[in-house]
Amino acid sequence: MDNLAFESGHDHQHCIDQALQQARQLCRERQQRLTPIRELVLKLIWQSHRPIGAYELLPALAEAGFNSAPPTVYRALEFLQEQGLVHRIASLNAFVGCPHPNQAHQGCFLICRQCHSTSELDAGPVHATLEQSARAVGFAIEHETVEVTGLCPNCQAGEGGDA
Amino acid sequence: MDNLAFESGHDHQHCIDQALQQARQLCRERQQRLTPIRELVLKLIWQSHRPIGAYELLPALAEAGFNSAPPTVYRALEFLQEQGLVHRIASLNAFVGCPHPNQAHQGCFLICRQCHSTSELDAGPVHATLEQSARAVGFAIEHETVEVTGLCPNCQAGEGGDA
DNA sequence: AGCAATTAAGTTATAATATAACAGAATAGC
DNA sequence: GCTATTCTGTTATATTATAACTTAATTGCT
Repeated sequence: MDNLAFESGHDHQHCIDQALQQARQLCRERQQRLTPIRELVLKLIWQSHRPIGAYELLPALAEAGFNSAPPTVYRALEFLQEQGLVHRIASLNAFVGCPHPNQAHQGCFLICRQCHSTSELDAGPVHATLEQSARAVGFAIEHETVEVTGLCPNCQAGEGGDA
Repeated sequence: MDNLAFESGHDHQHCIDQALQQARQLCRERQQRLTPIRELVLKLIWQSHRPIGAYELLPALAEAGFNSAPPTVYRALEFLQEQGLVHRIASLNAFVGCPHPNQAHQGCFLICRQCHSTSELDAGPVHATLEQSARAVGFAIEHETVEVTGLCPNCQAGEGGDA
């Protein structure tokens, strides 16, 4: 588990299934209601191989027979974010599933500008660095947005090869 | 110079004047046209003590006798960003002046959730950390969005003191 | 200075993202 | 079963950003 999105050979269906399983369990433990809409939105986000926008989710919601007005999806997204099940990528106005929602944490994302694969890294090292810089000026960190764009290994290979 | 926004006693008018001076010089050197609209937008951004949204700039443009439709301000912002004179804060959809536009760099921002003061730190340490994490997974960094929210020293003092 | 080419600004329209506010339905806890 | 709470449906609208085309200004050339 915890594969990086751009690692080839990763069984994405397995990721999805596992993420949903874990979400159900977490919500059970926390006595939170993972309603059909919320679960569907989470599934759709995981099914996307890249961060997905709120409005891109609406058609699938409609197909599944739900109301598909914006508030529906935003409310589901809000819940999922509160539970740490998805992260919002501010630089893309889009959402990704969180691979380890059990522990509270901030994300640190590597986003490929070409294939849009997005991987969440351990934010620990960056956090430590930020914490040190912030302390030096007396700033108390509460939240960190760390979003890195560039080229994933696969797309680097492609760039030089076939242009 | 290069004061942090939340440091008390900093002469903001001086910041503004200096930023404009530097912008004029840079554009001259680069043979870029810092037109009246562009300069005004830059000035307005610097005059704001916090990141300011594009639409917040429009009234002042109108007052100054310019067209004040969105494209006007977005075009000015685009130019200023290209020249490194302002940064966009993705997590706020807002813009801040860059205190050292002469060298190309990515920003690393500390944003106070209470007074909204925003300071740009040296992104070097965070960059080094990110670079190391990215290299470990073969990712080639091109751009970094690092935006930290929390409480500046002044507002920390206020929190406990007078509630 | 006069002219063509380029760049910037004006203008209208609309796309994309997100939320407010209230009504109705479902669920949980008693 | 009843009531309080939470969730969803629905309509409307706010906020942020860009497309596309027109007009004006500036630059560079001769």
